[in-house]
Amino acid sequence: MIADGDELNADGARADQRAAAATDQRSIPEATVARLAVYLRALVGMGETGTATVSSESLATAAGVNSAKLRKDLSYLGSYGVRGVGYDVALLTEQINRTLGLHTDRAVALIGLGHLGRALAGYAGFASRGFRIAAILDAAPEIVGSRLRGLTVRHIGELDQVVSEANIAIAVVAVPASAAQDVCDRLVAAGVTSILNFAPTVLNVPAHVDVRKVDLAAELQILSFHDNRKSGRLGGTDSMVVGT
Amino acid sequence: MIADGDELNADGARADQRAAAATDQRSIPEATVARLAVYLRALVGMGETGTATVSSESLATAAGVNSAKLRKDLSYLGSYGVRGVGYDVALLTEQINRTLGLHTDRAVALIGLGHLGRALAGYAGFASRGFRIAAILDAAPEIVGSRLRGLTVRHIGELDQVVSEANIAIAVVAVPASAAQDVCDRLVAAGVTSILNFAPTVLNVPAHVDVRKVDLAAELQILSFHDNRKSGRLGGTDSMVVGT
DNA sequence: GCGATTTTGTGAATGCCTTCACAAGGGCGT
DNA sequence: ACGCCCTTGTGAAGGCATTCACAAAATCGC
Repeated sequence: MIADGDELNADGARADQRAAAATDQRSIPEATVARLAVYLRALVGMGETGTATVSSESLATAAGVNSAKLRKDLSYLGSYGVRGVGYDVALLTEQINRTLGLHTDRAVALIGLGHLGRALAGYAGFASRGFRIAAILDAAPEIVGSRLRGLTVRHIGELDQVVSEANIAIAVVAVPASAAQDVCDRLVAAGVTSILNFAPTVLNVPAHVDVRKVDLAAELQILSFHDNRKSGRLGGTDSMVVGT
Repeated sequence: MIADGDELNADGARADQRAAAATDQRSIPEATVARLAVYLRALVGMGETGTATVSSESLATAAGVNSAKLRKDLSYLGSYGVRGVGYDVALLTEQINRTLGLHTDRAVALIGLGHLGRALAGYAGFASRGFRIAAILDAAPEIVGSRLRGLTVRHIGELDQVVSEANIAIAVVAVPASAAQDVCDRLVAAGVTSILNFAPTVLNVPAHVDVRKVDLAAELQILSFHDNRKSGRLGGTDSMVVGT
């Protein structure tokens, strides 16, 4: 899906690689993309404290990775470092922003105003990073029509209309698991192509739609596994009766 | 850290592999562990609807992976399928539960009662999956002392005491980024070995402590990247001025 | 009983990501 | 102006994860 069936620049477009590199996102590995967001955060922090230049070594430390990985990651964006000196914080920040498509702010729809939905609506990290909550939807009649963060909560039945009128491409799903697939289907039908799913369900979507899942219980279970390993317990006695 | 320096069963203990496999977690790949949680959810759902047996094909579909991967993942737990038939839902559920260390319920501390913390406290997924919120802590005096879900909110200064008296090994950090490292240090000092971090910061911990990070902004940025790719935009004009 | 049929468990191959290690490049001091 | 020293960018190697494809195992029908 990433580098598939898209041979626009198969042989000719490699020419002016320097200039092209800035916006050439054709072959950035998935793992690298995920880390760019982390680098970006570290860079923004450094920019705020007035740091002008940073070496791969210290940026890597701030981001919690090793420096070779950092340099390789950044090399996919182009060549924005200066040997012997390091990276210009402002320039690199801008390049990552552009690579991630954050130069233009993005309208996001939030579906579901339960506890989690409310927390997400209030999360400052969204707004401060180029994402604008452009619509909030819920199914509960007693919530629909109330105002939150300058928006009127719309009923989920209006989803199609809301998505097209606000030109929304990204949706955050924070509804109960039982409703998630239905909401997802409607989103896809309305033209949404990226979904961040907080419901504990696997969403079924067509190939052109991206879904990322945040699964709180799963994260805890993974921790539990390692914790179990560390504490040296071997998982109870063998006499534990199973099934029957 | 996973399969290192622990040669207890180097040559002799391979004998009764059938029995040992059940609790042998020495070499389960990280990627597999992450998926076990997904399989578990699908299995629990099937158990509730009365399905007794499931093939790798249909379980894989439910979990959103391909069947070969599923089978390889499950093979790390031991051999719990029946050829020509499939997997016994109850038995496999129990095995995954045990592998993930969920057979014994685990005390979790929740640090930070902001919007997100409140949402997490109310999240049913924790309780229903063997995790018990055993303590809630916050720094704000007006919150400390209030009661929530049967617990009295304690002040963060009491962290050390709370952790040891409730025998807590896992903590969920939902405090502002500026406070996260400090809270983390205290948790580690108190003996917590697994941390689920919702604060948008890289936490620095000793090697024996596991940290998993849930970064909402980063997830959106990753989606943004792919969305950008899909919409065919090449990231604005080259004349965009950067820095200076 | 026995072969046909189904589905698991797994070696082997492939591909992706990380890590290593060093040559190339650029500033800075003298 | 020149050489030293620092740091980037990147081939190459190694490790981990996914996928393929098939032999082994177990039920079911006859």
